[in-house]
Amino acid sequence: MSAMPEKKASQIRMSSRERQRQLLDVALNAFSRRGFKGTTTKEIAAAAGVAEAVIFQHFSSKETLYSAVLDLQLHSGGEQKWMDAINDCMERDDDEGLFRAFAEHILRSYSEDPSLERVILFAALEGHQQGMARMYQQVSPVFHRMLEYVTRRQRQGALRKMNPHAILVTIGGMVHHYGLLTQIIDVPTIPRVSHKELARLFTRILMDGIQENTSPKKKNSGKGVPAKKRNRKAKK
Amino acid sequence: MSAMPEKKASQIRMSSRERQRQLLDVALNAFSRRGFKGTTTKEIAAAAGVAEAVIFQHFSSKETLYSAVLDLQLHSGGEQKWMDAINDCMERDDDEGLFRAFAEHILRSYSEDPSLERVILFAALEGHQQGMARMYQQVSPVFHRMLEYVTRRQRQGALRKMNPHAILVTIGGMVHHYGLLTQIIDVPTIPRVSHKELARLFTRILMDGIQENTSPKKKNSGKGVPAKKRNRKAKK
DNA sequence: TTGACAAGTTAGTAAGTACTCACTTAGAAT
DNA sequence: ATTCTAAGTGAGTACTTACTAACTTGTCAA
Repeated sequence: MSAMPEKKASQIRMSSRERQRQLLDVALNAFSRRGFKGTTTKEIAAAAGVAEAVIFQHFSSKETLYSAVLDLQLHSGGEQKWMDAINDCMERDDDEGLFRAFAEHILRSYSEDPSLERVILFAALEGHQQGMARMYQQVSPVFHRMLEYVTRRQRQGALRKMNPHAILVTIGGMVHHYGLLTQIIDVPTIPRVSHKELARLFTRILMDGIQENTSPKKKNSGKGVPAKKRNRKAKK
Repeated sequence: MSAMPEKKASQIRMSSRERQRQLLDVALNAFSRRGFKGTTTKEIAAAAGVAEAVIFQHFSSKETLYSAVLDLQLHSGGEQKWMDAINDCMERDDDEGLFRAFAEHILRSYSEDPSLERVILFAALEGHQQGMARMYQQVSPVFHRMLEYVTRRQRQGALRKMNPHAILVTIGGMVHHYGLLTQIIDVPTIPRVSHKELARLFTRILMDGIQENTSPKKKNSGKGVPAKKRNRKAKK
């Protein structure tokens, strides 16, 4: 959030592109904090250090600006790496790695860019269909790939035969809920832990449950991830 | 132009108490759909079938009305039964029953009264401190009791020794996330299942994990949750 | 019937709201 | 220097917002 301080901002002349970009930054910040209805164009202009009219030279309406903010944020590139990491784990049949990668991405998203998550939640609550459509567009490929994968692994006997949606809701819920509590609602009593550790913890609960087991599971040798068979390299 | 021909609402004279109660109902509905900022007093009055001024004969301001809505909803009594059910399970050291009761209550809350959950989320996002304070006041006793319980059961060797917060975030996250997706955001692809079955499914994941186990767990031998027969009905 | 009074209405107000328009300025090309 | 244009401004517009004041109406006890 590199919103320019208001001191000299009113003297600075920017190119159209720069100003537009700055307005998008400033607007994201405002919308994420107060929602669409709770944010005024006057506020945004003030935060950008320009007259209100400038906004309407770049965006034909407040709605348009809002949509542009969502668009910019929603395909800002991070998800390709996500998809790659997930695909990689899937090819190796690395269940635990898959869920961990999934969780880590979401946790990172919450801590690096809480504004984005806030603005998405606001869009959902305020019923901004475009924001929702964009979000689905981004999330659903991952969701469907994972559904397929889980179903296959269930057929192979590696995962329990239960509703695969429930599995995805479980891991997604754990992580989003943690993100919501710590980054959006900011409940102070929840302890903050590193993403890697959290992702591992959640994944372990998902895979093995919380019940202490009298019969040792093969998984529990030592501390780390290793165990399992040497996985064969990807078949690219 | 009010244009309310069908109902005789505009003709009905109510006692102060009745009208106040009706306004609270109507306002909850409005605030839960559009948030505080997105709801106008005019709208609320129209929905109640009265002139706008009537609102201000019962509530000194829009803020006051909003607070009254939150107050009324937040201690509307349901949570005592929740606490009782939970305490009961705790006394019997019934881990699975505890988490199931916990989950069932939340699921019920989402499906019986999505407005309440929406309005809480709005309050959190819009930064309405009173709403948040009330919510903590309601949730945190349960939260702390469960934290204590989990810690004790870990000492007794019944539950794995892991961060107890993580366990609560896990079960809470699963359920709230499901509620969010199905009731608030209304994602159509998520299949709807009965509360009881869902709570059992989530609890089972929490307790045992999703990994197919080669060595049978003691839990599965005794009681009737045959690992295989359920849930062959994958989604179409 | 009569009034007293609570419940309800009509018609405002002042302060926002998104958005527009006629205009000034900075600064590079001529 | 002069001109041209894009960037930016200030003062508006038409409308909505929460909220108020002064009035009207239904109901019920006397």
